[in-house]
Amino acid sequence: MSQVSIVDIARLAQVSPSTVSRALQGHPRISAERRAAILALAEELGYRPSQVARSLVTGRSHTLGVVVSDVTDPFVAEVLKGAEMAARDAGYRLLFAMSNRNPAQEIEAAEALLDYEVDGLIVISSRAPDRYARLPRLRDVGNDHRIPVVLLNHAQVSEFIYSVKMDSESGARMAVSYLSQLGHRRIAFISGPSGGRSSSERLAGYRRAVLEHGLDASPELVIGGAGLLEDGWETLAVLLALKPPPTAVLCYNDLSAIGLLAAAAQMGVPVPDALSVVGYDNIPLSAYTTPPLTTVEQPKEAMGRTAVKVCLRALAGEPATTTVLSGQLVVRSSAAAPPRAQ
Amino acid sequence: MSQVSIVDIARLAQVSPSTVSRALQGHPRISAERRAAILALAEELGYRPSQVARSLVTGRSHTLGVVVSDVTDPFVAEVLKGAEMAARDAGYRLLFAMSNRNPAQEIEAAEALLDYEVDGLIVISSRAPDRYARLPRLRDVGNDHRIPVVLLNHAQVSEFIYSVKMDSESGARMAVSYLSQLGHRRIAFISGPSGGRSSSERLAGYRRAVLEHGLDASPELVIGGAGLLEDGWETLAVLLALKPPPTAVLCYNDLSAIGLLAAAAQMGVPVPDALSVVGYDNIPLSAYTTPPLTTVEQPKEAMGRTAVKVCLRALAGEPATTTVLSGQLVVRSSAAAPPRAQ
DNA sequence: CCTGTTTGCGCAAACGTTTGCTCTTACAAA
DNA sequence: TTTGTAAGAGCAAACGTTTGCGCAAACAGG
Repeated sequence: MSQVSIVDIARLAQVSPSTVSRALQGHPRISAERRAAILALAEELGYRPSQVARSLVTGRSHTLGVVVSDVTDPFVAEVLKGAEMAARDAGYRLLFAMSNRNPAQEIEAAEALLDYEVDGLIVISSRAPDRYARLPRLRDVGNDHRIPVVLLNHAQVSEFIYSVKMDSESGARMAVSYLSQLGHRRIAFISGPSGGRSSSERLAGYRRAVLEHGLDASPELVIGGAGLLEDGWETLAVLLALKPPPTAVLCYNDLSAIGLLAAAAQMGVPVPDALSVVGYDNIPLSAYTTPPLTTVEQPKEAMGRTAVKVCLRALAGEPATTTVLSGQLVVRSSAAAPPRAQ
Repeated sequence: MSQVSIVDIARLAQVSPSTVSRALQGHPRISAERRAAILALAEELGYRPSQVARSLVTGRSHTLGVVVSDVTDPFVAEVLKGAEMAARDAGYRLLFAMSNRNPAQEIEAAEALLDYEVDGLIVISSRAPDRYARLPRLRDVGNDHRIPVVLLNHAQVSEFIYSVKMDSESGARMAVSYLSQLGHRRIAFISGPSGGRSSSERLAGYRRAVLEHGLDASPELVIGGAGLLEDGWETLAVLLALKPPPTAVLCYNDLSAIGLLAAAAQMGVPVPDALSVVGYDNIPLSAYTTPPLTTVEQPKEAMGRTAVKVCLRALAGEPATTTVLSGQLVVRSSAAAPPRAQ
C-alpha cells in the first residue's frame, strides 16, 4: 500500500486529517481557500479514497451483491447488464456470484457476499427464494440497518424482501390467446425449472388462456423442461408422439424455443407450417433464428435497472414493494395458422 | 452493524481478541481446548469475519476485479462463468464492471475497482489494453505489492501485465484451410471490432491461410464488422454484391455468423449449398442454428479459469507469463463443398 | 537449583477513514 | 467592555481485524 492516503495530504497541506476528509466531502465549515488547496493537492497526488476504510467506519460499502443462476443464460446476462448500468450510475459496484442453479450454492454465495458487507442483495433467478427471510443477518438486524434483498421474477416472500417481476401469467396468456386466434386448439407448453416462480406463473397463464378459449386442456400437453436449449431439442420427439400432435407450442423461454426450432429443422418439421412455436423473453438472438421467433418480450434491462433502484430506495428507507413490469407479444414468423385451418 | 464481532466472542470466552483471532486462523500457539471452545462459540453465535476489516489490515481483499466489454455477448458470459467458478474455488470473489465496449468507460471501471482494493484485475475483452501499464496505481507500487492484471485474448503488453489467450491466428488458419480443402477458392472474412487484438490475429490467420493455399486474396474479401449479430446480417448483401460472390465466409465470431445465417435464410440463399459459413467461438447456441454452425472452438470456460489462476499465481509472486490455449475446428453442417465443385 | 527454551496468551499498534466534540479566534450585539 | 454566536479547524475515538512483541508459566537440560 504505498498508496497516498488522507494523512499524506494532511501533512503536505499542514492541516489535520479530519480537515482533509471534510474538505473532500464538501463539509461547509471548511474555508474556501483550504478546500481548494486540499482539492488541488489531492488531484496532484492522484489521491483516491480507500473504499474499504470508508466502509469500515460508515458501514456502507457502496456495493450491491448480485447472485445469478447462470450468466450464460441470455436472459440473465441482459438483466445483469441493466443492473450494472444502474448501479454504476448511482455510484455503486456489483459483487458478483453464480449459483449454477443450485439452491445450496445460491445461499452460500449470498452469505459470502454479505461477508463483504454489501449494502443490498439482488438475486436474479432464485432457486431458493424463501430462504432469504431466514438468513440470520437479514433477520436479526435492527430495522435501521436492514439489508434489502430484491428478488427478480419472484413474488414478495416476506415483509423485508423486495420483488421486481414481470407479469408472467398475463404474458403467457397473451401468447396462448394469440395462438388461439390463429386457429390453434391443441397447444402444448414446455415448462421451465420446477419450483421456479416464473415457470409456475407462465403455466398458470397458459392454463387460464386454455380455459378461457376452450382449448384442449389435456394434461399431456404440458411437458417438463428446465429452460435450456437441450430441453427444446428433446421435447420435439415427445410432442410428435402425442396423438394427435399439438399444432403449436409455447416454450418457457427463447432458449428452449430455439432448441425446439433446431430439432424441427433437423427432423424436417416445417415451422410454422406444421408447428407453430412461440418463445418467451425476446432475447436478442430470437430475431435471428429461422424462422424468426415469435415471443413475449420481457423488459430485461429495465428489470435489472429497476432492481437496483428498488434496492437503493430501500436503503433510503422506503417500505418494501413489489413492482411489476409488463411485457408484450412480439410477433415474428415462427407462429402462424395451423395446417388444417389453412 | 449489530453483527457479532471478534470481541464479542472474546468477552464471552474470557480471552483477548487476539486469541480469538489466532484461534480462528489455526495459529499453533493456542491450546487445543481454548481453540475448540472459541470455535464452538463462534459457530454458536453465527460469527462471520468482516472481510472489510480484514482487508484494511492485511491489504488483501480476496477479491478480483473483472471488467468485461458486454456480458450479453455469449463468449464473454462463458468466460466470466469460468472465472467465477475458479475464483470461488480459491475463496475469492468477483467485483464486476462493464465497459460497454468503450475504452474510457473501461479504464474508469478499472480504476473504480482498484478503489475497492481488488487483489487483481481481469479484463475480458479489452478495448484499451495498453493503458493498463500506465495506470498510476499499477505502475508506481513497489514490486512487493503490485496488482496483477490479466488480459484475455491480448498479447502481453508490459512486463507486469499477464495474458491468457487462444491462438487466434492458427484458429482462423485452420478454418480457412478446411474451407480450402472443401474446394473453396474465394473466401471472405468478416472482421471483428477494429483495434481488437483477436480480430487482427484472426485476420492474420485468414491471410496466411489464403496465401498458403493460393486462394483469392482480393482485399474486397475482407469486410468490416464488430462482432455483433447485426454485422452478419448486414454483411450478406455486401457479400452478394461482390463479383463473383465468395463461396464461403469466415466470420469473426459465432454471433456475426448467426446474423449472416439469418439473413441468408431470409433472402433464400441456401447454406451451405450456395454459401458456406463458419463461425468462431463455438458458443452453445451455435449447435442449434439452422444449419448447425461449423465453427472454431475457443475454450471459454477454461480461459476464464486460467485467467484467475494466472492472477492468483501472480499474487503468489510468480513472474508474468502469457499462457496460450489452443482450440480446434468443430465441424457441423454450415460449410460444405462449393457449388461448382459439386 | 539455575539457565534456557518452549508454550500460551495478552497488549497495543496499525490499516485509512469518518465524525462527535472541543477549542480558538473573530465578529456582532448589547 | 462583556457576552453570545458563528466560523474554522483539530483531537481522538471508532469501525473489526491482524500481528509484532512482551511476559509469565511450565518445562527441559545441566
